[in-house]
Amino acid sequence: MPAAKRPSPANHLLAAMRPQAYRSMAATLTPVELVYGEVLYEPLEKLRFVYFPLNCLVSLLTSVDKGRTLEVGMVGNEGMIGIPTVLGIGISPVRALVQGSGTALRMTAAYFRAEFATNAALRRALFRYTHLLMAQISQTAACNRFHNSEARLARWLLMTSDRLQVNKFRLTHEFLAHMLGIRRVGVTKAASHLERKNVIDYSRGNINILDRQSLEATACTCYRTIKNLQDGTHS
Amino acid sequence: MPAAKRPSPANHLLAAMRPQAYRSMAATLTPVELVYGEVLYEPLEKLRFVYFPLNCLVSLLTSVDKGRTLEVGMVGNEGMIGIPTVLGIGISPVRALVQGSGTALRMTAAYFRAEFATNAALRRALFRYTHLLMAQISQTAACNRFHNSEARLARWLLMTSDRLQVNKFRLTHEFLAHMLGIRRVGVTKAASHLERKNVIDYSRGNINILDRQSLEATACTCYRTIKNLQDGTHS
DNA sequence: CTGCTTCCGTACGCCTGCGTACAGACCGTC
DNA sequence: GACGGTCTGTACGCAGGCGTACGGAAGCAG
Repeated sequence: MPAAKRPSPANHLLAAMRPQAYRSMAATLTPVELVYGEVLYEPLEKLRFVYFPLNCLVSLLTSVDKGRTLEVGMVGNEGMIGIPTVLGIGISPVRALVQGSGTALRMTAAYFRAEFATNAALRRALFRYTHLLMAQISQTAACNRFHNSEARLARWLLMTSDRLQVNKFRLTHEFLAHMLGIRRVGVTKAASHLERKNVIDYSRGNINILDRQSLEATACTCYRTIKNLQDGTHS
Repeated sequence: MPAAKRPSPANHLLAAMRPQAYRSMAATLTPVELVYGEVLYEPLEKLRFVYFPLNCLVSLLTSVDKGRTLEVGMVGNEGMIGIPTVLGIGISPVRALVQGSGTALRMTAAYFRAEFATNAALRRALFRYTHLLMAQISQTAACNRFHNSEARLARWLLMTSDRLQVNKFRLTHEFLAHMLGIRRVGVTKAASHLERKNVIDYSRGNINILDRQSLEATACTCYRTIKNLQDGTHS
């Protein structure tokens, strides 16, 4: 029984659907392995698939003046990649980059549109998620304006850890720099500081969160703010 | 004949509808005068009305750590205030602040939901606008991270001027500081510099754009990027 | 074991923006 | 036409981040 056929998969949006409704769309869902560094969408490119992450993690990036990039949103198994499709739009304004390897369920945009048109539960779940994503993007925007590198790095590591549900993962300083919109050297400085405090352990792309509490203390309140949004502390 | 009853009003979303479809909803639209400084929504507050600006301008603001605020989106007569309602959500994650006085057509959230459910043209227009707003928020986020005060001030003035369709408007340095997420003094410095170059004229809350071309040259490319989004250079 | 590539640590001068403080300039009001 | 409030200009030291450059350490391939 392939992953796509199981009812109530690890993806929250799909899990919220009734088993029979899910089974009808499961036939059009294909499990795919996404790997660190893979690009799912380029900005302004036609959007061929939508993706429901199961245990992988995808970043939404905006760039200016070619070269400088900034993560505006993070999508794990609580969401879907391809929100423009929900709104009847065929292109993505942002780059979608796989940040944590893992599995996702993939569907063609055409199938998705058909399913979306007839499946009310799916619509409700996705509209709600679209709202959450907008809120997340807005909050991240303010965070990136006001908080310093170390606080933002801490927030980012916590958000990643939450979504991958592990304390160890792979990513380089260079990669993190593109997420946070700072220099590679800036990441090194912030990470070294956290390492000296024994909050994290870092070596050649392998990061390990040692002391989650201290990390939360270092992070700005944006971490909690965003988490509360997702957890539905407010509707 | 009240403003709300005229077909094809100045608001682009409403103008895109067929006259007969618009007339049916016009009865539930009330013209209201919005004034500089007025707050339409507070974050997490229940959303009672939606607004279609005709010639006024509204900012969407995110705040962190109480006190520091940042504009994440700007809504003029090309859009609507109350996008969460489109997505079936009852609250706004951001503050909506009137930045340019003028008239808007107002509708209760309840009427809007009913109208939205039955009016396909309205849905299409608003989904499309929701997408544009997300793209705008994302681009603004990157701009606020990477570009300096003067470039951002220039961009902001241009965007405001475009939406109000005038070259003169009222706003203080203090107000601008909250939009751009910088200190009041930072605005004074940037504005003084533009004034010395005879690009703008500024005194006690009255701003006047003298040389639009120079202002565009000073602004970052984000101005054009966002403008192209709205103008539908890409769908 | 050697050499190459990737990744990380450190250093230097520079610039932008921050926090704070204070003074002048303009405006409405009494 | 004096007064109080609002708005704007300037100043100062400070911190964080930038651009750049270089050296070292770890891992991989032959």
